Amino acid sequence: MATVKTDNNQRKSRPKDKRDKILQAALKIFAQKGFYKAKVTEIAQEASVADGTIYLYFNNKHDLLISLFEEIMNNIIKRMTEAIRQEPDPLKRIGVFALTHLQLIDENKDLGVIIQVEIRQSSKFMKEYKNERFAQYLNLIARIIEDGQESGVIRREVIPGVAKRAFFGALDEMSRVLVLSPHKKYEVFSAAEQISRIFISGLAIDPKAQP
Amino acid sequence: MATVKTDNNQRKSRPKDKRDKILQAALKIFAQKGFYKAKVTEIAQEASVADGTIYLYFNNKHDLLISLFEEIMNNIIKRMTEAIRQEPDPLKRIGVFALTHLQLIDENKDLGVIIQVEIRQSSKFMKEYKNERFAQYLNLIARIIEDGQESGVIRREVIPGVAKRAFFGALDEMSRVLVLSPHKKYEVFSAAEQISRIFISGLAIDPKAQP
Amino acid sequence: MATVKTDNNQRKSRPKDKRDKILQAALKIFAQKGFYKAKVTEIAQEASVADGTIYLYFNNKHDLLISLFEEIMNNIIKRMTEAIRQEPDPLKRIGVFALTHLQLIDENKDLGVIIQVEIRQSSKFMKEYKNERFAQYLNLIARIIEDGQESGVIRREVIPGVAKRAFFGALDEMSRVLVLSPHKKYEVFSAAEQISRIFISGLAIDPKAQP
Amino acid sequence: MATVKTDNNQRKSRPKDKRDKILQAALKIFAQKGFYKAKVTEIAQEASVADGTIYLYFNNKHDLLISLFEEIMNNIIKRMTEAIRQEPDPLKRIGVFALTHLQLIDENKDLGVIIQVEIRQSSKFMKEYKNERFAQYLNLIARIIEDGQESGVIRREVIPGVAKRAFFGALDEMSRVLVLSPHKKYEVFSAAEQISRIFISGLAIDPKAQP
DNA sequence: TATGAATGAGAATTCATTCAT
DNA sequence: CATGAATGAATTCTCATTCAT
Repeated sequence: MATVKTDNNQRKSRPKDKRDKILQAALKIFAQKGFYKAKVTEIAQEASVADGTIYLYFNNKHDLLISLFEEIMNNIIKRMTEAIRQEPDPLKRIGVFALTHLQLIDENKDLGVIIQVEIRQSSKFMKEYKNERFAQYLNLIARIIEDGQESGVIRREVIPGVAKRAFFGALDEMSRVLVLSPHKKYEVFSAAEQISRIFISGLAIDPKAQP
Repeated sequence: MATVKTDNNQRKSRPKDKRDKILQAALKIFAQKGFYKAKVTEIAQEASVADGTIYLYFNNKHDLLISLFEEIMNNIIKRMTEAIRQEPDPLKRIGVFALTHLQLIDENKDLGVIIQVEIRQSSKFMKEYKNERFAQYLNLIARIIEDGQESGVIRREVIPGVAKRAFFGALDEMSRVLVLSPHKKYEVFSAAEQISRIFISGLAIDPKAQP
Repeated sequence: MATVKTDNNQRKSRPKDKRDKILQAALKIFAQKGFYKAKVTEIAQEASVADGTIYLYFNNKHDLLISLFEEIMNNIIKRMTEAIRQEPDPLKRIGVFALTHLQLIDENKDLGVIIQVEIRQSSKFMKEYKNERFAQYLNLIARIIEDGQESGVIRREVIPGVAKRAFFGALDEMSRVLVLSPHKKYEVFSAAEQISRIFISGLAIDPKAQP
Repeated sequence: MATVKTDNNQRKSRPKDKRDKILQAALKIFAQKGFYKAKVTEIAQEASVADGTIYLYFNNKHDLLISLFEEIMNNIIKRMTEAIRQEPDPLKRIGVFALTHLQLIDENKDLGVIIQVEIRQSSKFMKEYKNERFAQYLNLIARIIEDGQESGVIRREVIPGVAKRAFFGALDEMSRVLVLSPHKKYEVFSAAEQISRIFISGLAIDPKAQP
């Protein structure tokens, strides 16, 4: 007879589930209150877990935040990599990146807030934490630009290391509006298009290039 | 009638001075540690003032941060307004804005950190605080773009409200590198030029426009 | 009839063994860290047993300590009784007691630490626990003195109840040095002899009595 | 007109008073419960002080205990030194030491408990804390013995470093009874005399020496 | 105005113990 | 008998703010 544990799953969560539940709760609470105002008890409650349980999966509150980062960035990187792969043209990839980024944020505003607020904090209060994932994410942009330069559609003088930041910064600042304003003034598509157009025109050799 | 307070100066600092001393100290400490890790006592020490004295000039720690924002943004706006006034051409103004912004940050890194980190936090922990000054600053950019559109050098489809954020975001993200990395990889001028060029080309009707 | 459990030994330890393993582990950890800093988990690990298993053999952490006491004191009393029996002369028995006590501690320092530190604590945190075994041990000394008084070699004015404590205290304090100092300044034999001589001379009617 | 602050003293305690009040409270509570079971809040209450106030005077709970040690040992050493000075004869000094020690403990049982219990713990949980004061106290005994050896009344073979411990141990163990038993079986004087006699006879060249 | 000692609410973390498997 | 994940009460310490001087 086969094990019927399948329905048990709903009653008692397996370890992996619990860690995830905590991370989900942390995402929500951190986004809502920010790292310092978020209380561990609150996160525990949100995750329907005892306070102490959190410490079975994470060393401390900081570690919880960092783990959350990693998880989030891994997801984003995976989804973005996937999205980009679909589009071979470097210039069009810029448009894809912009739209995907803003859509990701728009789908999960908590995520946007975390990136917005905590990524900055992190560099302060966790000097030791090298945000590798974030660097990876930025490098997806750098790669697109380099590809464009190699294939002769993006200006050679452009420094990918600067441009990647400018582009990310533009999107990130834009996403702040998306996240914070309850009535989003600028639609995601519109914003993505505007930013894409600026950067494509700004980076391309042929200024008439379109997203 | 001249102020008669002159001789008092040597004995005891005038109220205005003390408020400034506290704000200076707060700038330094907040930048160094971030709002939550900065201790009021520490700021008091840095300002050579008793803990209680801070509460004679500010309602509480939050108020101190907000007052600091106001002060900082007022300064920046004044300097930026001044810088822009010198240059009538909208497209060239974009270049001026970029360079001035990055130079301001580079001159006073504490200021850069505050803008970077705390401006994001602020939206979290002070829902009530409408960051008017920051909006004003962004609108300096919007105004440049609008002017450019009116004088026919910037594309009409550009939405100033989006573009201003994209441009600020690009500069802000760039300034993070400037502020955090001890050995700045990209020089202020170079960065300013790169970003200017992208945005000028990206926004202008004549794609050959130069900063 | 021989025990038939022999083959089981390789697979699973017999109950008795497990209890002993836990007590051994407790001895080591309690000695190393003291009662409060010793963690149940740690003891479980040292005993290669699950945390919960400890509660199958002992009611709680306190009970574990008390059981450990009993075990230790039983052992010591047995060994000391044996050692004393070999020597009929009351005065010489004092020397035997001293040497045996210090040797026991020296052989197993953990045991010394437990007696040193926890026996004192115990009177604090376990008011209800009457340390019967310890009283028994002290009474071994009292008995020696009484015997000496009866056989006319020890002064009649000596109050055995006081003398037993003085003697034990002297040995115990000495053993603290033995236990704590990595390079024992005073050798066990030398210390035993010194203390014996003081007490024999101090208690005996004939002051020239030798250990 | 002279300041009338004298009566104010009773209303508001000066810094020094507050530190003392906390130490007094700590002495009582530590003695009652032992270091680990004593709660900081409890000590604060006993001292009629806010929890936080304790941390204005001491770094942490450990530091409070150590400071308490220092204070206690300083006092004891002072009183003992004074008592010994009155009596020039080394052998008689042994009697003085014994009586003074037991009287000190008897006067302030809390003090006795602290010495009993925490001095042992201390060697465990504060490896870094070198109990200098305690060493000093022991050396008062060593000095007496050395003096006795020099003046030819104490046996040369006696090792002061061992004898001082034996003597202290005897007194200390005796004081445990004094402290713990509500109905002290052995009077302080009787106990002091018994122990003195043993050690004087045990150490002296002339065995007939009397306390 | 200025001081800084005192306050005490608040929060992260620990760990003995339980109990479903 | 054995396990070890989960629990949550309990505790130390911090620090913004106050207020008597």
